[in-house]
Formats: sequence, structure tokens, C-alpha cells
Amino acid sequence: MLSRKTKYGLKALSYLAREGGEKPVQISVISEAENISQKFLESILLSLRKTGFLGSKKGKGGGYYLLKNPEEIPIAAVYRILEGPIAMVPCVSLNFYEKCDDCPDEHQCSVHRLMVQVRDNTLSILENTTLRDFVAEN
Amino acid sequence: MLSRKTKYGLKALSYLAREGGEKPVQISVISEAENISQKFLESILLSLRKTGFLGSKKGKGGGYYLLKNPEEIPIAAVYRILEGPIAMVPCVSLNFYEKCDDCPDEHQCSVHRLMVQVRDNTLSILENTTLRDFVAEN
DNA sequence: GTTTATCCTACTAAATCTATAGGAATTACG
DNA sequence: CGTAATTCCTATAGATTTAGTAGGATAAAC
Repeated sequence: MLSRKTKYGLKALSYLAREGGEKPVQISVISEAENISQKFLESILLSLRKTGFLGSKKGKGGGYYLLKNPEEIPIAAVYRILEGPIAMVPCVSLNFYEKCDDCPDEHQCSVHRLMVQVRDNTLSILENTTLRDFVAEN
Repeated sequence: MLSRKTKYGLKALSYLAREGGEKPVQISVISEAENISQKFLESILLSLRKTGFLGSKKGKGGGYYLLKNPEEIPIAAVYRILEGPIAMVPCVSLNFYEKCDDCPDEHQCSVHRLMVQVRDNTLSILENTTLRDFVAEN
């Protein structure tokens, strides 16, 4: 299940992408447009800024803006920042790998093999979809 | 992320499928073989029994056994019992649908459309994989 | 009637999620 | 300059979920 954090983050980025990126957009504007708690959104945008997806400007007329073109931002990258691993089990994750404590050999684990398949499929969708697709659809 | 509950449940079912189903297998045997806390596994098997996947027998020589052939048990069905929705957002779930409180119209939501894609892909894997595949792989 | 097993309910500790609070820092503008 | 508008940052808190644990009831085998 997707956390609200990730969902809100994607919606906010989507909003910024649709906006075109001419001027910074204030948190309050996005939070109203997308029905997101302003304070919560604030912390989400902050972490997207710290990881290089967003730029910001303080003070009057300030706000957030995209640092890259929408087509350069795959959903997978955003997902990994806000949600974490895309894989359903850590032992199958490419970016957040962890060994399972219950499996002596993960190559003999049927769950492992199944989840590799699921990961590959999900990944191909999330890597090949960018913010640009979010804009184009509307 | 897959909960341990679901992972353990799948491993236990997988164990039973490999066993062939002649005789009931005790919780303690499965829990040792698969490195799962016995008490925790107990509650998992119980809920799989209540939902018609497993039969059980009490007393000496008792234990759990599959009620159907492995090829008749798709992973998707087990997943829904133990984990819940396969979809990443409730508004995209076939079996556990819920409207998002933040979306006025889900058909105009880019996250929704993306997650429909992800769901369809994951679903086709989980519906077309059965316990039989878990056995065959070894 | 003793042993072996599942059955069932309730509880708990820890982690995670979803925020909220409150002020500091920065910028625009008159 | 001074004031208003905005992001920046840290800390905290309440709710929910997860991953078990405890302890006895029930049933079957022998």
C-alpha cells in the first residue's frame, strides 16, 4: 500500500508539472488544490527539495518549482525517496537490499522468486512513467 | 512491502504443497523447517483454515493439510486473505475498493491511472502463479 | 486419563504513519 | 528600515499496524 506521503508527493509534483514551472508555487496553493494538509505537505516538499527534485524560494512570491523537466523525472525515483523500496520483500530490492533472517538460501525460496517477477514488472512501469505522462493525460 | 504474516503464510503453504498432503503436518514441524515463530505461525495457519485453504486435525498425529490441489490455489487468493488488497491505493482495488477522501474525481487523478497499470500487472502474475509453481521450481 | 496437538481470546511492545506546533531564517516591498 | 509573506527546521504526539506472546480450552489418539 502506498503511503499518503508518497501519494501526496506525487500529486504535488504533478501539480507543479502542470503549472509549467514559470513561477514558484506556494505550499498553500498546492495544498488547497489537492486537498492535502498544509503542514504535512510542507515536510514532503522539503524532503523532495533536499533530494534534488525541487527548488525553492523563500519570502513573498516564493514557493517551490521543479528543477528538471517533467520527462526527466521517473516516478520510480520519487517513489524510492518518499516510500522506500519498490520491491515487496527486502531480499529482492535493488536499492534497499537486505537479507531475510529466516531464509538460509534466498535462491531456493519460492517467495523470493515470485517477488522478483513482481518487482521487475512494477519497476518497468515506474521507470518508464515520468511526470510528463501525468501532465499529458489531462 | 509484504508483511511477515503473508510471507510466512506463503512459505508454510509452500511447505505443505511440497509435502504432498498425505498426512497432516504439525505446526512445530513447519515452524522449524521455515524458521518461523511457532505461535505466530499458529495464528496464520488458523486464519488460512478459517478461509478454506487448509484442513486440520487435532490431537496426536494431528496437524494441517491442504484442502485443494496446489494448482488450484493462486497466490493472489492467499495474498488477499493474509495481506489484504493487492492494489497500492484503495481507490484502485477490485476487492477492497474505497474512495479517496482527497480526490474529487479519481478518473482525473494521475496517481490513480498509474496504479491501475501497476495493479493489472501485479495481478496477472499473482493470479497465474499457484502453489504448484512453488513446488515445481525446486 | 495422559499426552499431543489444534483452537481461541486477549494482550503487549515496538515501529510506522500522519500529521501538528512553534519558532527561525530569508525575501519582497513600501 | 519595518512589516508581511514565505520557506526552513526540529521536536513531539496520537493513531494505527505489525509481530509477536501468554495461557488456557478443546479435541483426538492410544
